[in-house]
Amino acid sequence: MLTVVKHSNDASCRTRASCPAFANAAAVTKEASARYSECAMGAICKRQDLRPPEFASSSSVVCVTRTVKGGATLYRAGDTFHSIYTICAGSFKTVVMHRDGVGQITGFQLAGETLGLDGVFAEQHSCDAIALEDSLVCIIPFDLLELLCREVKAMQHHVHRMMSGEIVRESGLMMLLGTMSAEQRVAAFLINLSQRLNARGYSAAEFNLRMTRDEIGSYLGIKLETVSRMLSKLQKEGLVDTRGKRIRILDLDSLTRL
Amino acid sequence: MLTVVKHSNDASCRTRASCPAFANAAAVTKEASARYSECAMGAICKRQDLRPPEFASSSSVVCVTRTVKGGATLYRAGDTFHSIYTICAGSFKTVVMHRDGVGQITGFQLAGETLGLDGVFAEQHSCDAIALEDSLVCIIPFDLLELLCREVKAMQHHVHRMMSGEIVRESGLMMLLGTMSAEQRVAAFLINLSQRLNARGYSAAEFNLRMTRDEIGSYLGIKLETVSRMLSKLQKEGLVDTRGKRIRILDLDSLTRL
DNA sequence: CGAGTCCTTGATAAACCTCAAGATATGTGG
DNA sequence: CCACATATCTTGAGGTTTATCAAGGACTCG
Repeated sequence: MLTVVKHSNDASCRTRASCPAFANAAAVTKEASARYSECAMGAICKRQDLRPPEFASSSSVVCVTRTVKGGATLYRAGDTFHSIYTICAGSFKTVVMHRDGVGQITGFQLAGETLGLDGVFAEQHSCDAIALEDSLVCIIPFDLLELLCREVKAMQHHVHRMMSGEIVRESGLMMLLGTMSAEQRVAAFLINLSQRLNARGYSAAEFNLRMTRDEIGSYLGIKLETVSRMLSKLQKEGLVDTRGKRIRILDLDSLTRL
Repeated sequence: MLTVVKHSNDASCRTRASCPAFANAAAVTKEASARYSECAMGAICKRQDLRPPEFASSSSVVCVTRTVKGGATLYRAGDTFHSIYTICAGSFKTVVMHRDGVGQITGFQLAGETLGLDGVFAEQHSCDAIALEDSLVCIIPFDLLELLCREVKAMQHHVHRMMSGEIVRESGLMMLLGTMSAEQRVAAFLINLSQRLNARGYSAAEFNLRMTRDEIGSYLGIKLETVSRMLSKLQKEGLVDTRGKRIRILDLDSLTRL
C-alpha cells in the first residue's frame, strides 16, 4: 500500500532535490521557505557533525520518502503521532471529522508545505490527511527533529515559525468563515491559491484546481452549488474566467477589493 | 498605562503562586497543565544551574508580570513580537481585524492559558489581545524560552505541545464555523467554557460569562441577536438556565447531542 | 438614581441551502 | 479511438436559516 521509495544516508540524501520545507533553516525568511527546492531534512543530512551519538543509530530513517496515491490517506485522525511530513510533490487536504461523518476540510497543502503538526499535542493526529493527486512526501520523525532543534538554534526557530505560521493561517481562515460572504470566500480562496502557486514558480493568473467544488465548499463553509454560483458570478463580473477546473484570474485588484 | 508589578529573581520568583502554564513541564500531561498553580516560568526560576552565561545578564526580566485593566490591550496586531504571556488571573479575547474595522474574535483565554504564540511566525503579532476584566499576566521573553528549550528537553516538548494544541483548538473552531447551526454553536461554546472552568476548579454547571453576547457572536460567526435567541431556545427546551451573564447548564447530555 | 450599555423579542429581508434536472468532463474497456 | 459509465459541474425554483432593523426592558456603574 504505502511504499518507501528512497532511503538515503550514504547517498547523501538523494531526495534533496524535491523536499523544500526544511532546507537551510538559517536562511529561511518570511516568504522564502516555499521556494526552496532542497530536501526538507537537508540540514540534518548535512550536519553529521552536530549529531550526538544516540542520533547515529536512528539516522537510517532520515530522509525517507513515501508516495501517496491520489485519494489515499497519509494519516488518519487517531493515528499515533510519530512524524511530520513535507510535501515534495503533489497536494493534500486535511479533514477534521465531526460525529456522524460530517467533516470539514481545514486546509489544502501544496508542495513545500508541512503536514502533521496537529499531532504533537495529543501524540495522535487530529485530522485525516488525504492526497488530492499522486504525491510524494518526506517523512520527518518528530523526536529526531526535536533533537536537532536542541542542537541547532536556527532549526529550532524554523520549527517554531512553522507552527506559529499554521496558527496564523488558521486564524485567518476563521475570520473568513466567521465574517465573509460566499462571494468573498471564493475570491479569497482563489487569491490565496494564486499567491501560493506563484511562490512556487507557477503562473499567478492561470492554474488548474486540484480539488472539486465540493471540497472547496467544505473548506469555505458553503455548499458546492454556492461555490459554482459564485464562480459564475465572478465570471459574469469579468473578474475571473473559469472552465471547469481551469481558472484564469482577470482582475486581481477587484477580486481583492471584494 | 502598563505597569510592571513584580520583578523577581532574588526573591525566588514571587509570582509563582499565580502563573500556571509552564510549571514543571516534565510533569505536564494532556489535561493537567491548566491545573497547575505555579509560576509559568517556575522551571526557569528554579533551574539556575541550567542557564548558560549569556542567560545571566537577561535573567532580570524573567518572571515579570503585568496587569491589564479590563478593556485594555495586552498587545496589538502589528506590534513587534518579543514575548508570550501566560494568564495568571483574569481573561482575554484575541481579535483578528479585517480591513474596514470588521473583526473576528478568534478565542477567549482563561487563567493558565497562553497568549501570543501567533507572533512567532512574522515576529509581529497577528491579532489584538484584549482583557475582558482586570487581569494579570506573566511575561515570557521568547528568546529566553527558546534558549531554555534547547537546554531542557521537557520544556521543549511542552512548548511544542502548546503550539500544537493551539493548532488543534483552531481547527476545531473552524469545523464549528464551517458546519454547525447557530444553536449547535452556542451549545458547543457553553460546553467548552464549562469544561475549561471545571478544569480550573470552578463549577461545570454554573458560571458567569465574562463576555457580551456581541463578543460571543463574533467568536461563533453569528450575530448577537442570534446568540440571544439561541440561549432563549435552549432555555425553553430546558437545557440551560440563563439570566443575563449567569449561566446554569441543566442537561449537559442533551446539549452535547445537539 | 440616571445614563449608558447590554439584552431580548418581533417583523421583515437577504443569504444560503436543498432538491432537481440537465450538461460537461473524466476514465475505462473494447 | 470510440462509446459508455461515472463523477463533476451548472443552473433553476423554492424553502430554511440567519441577518437586519427596530423597540422596549434589564442590568451596571459612577
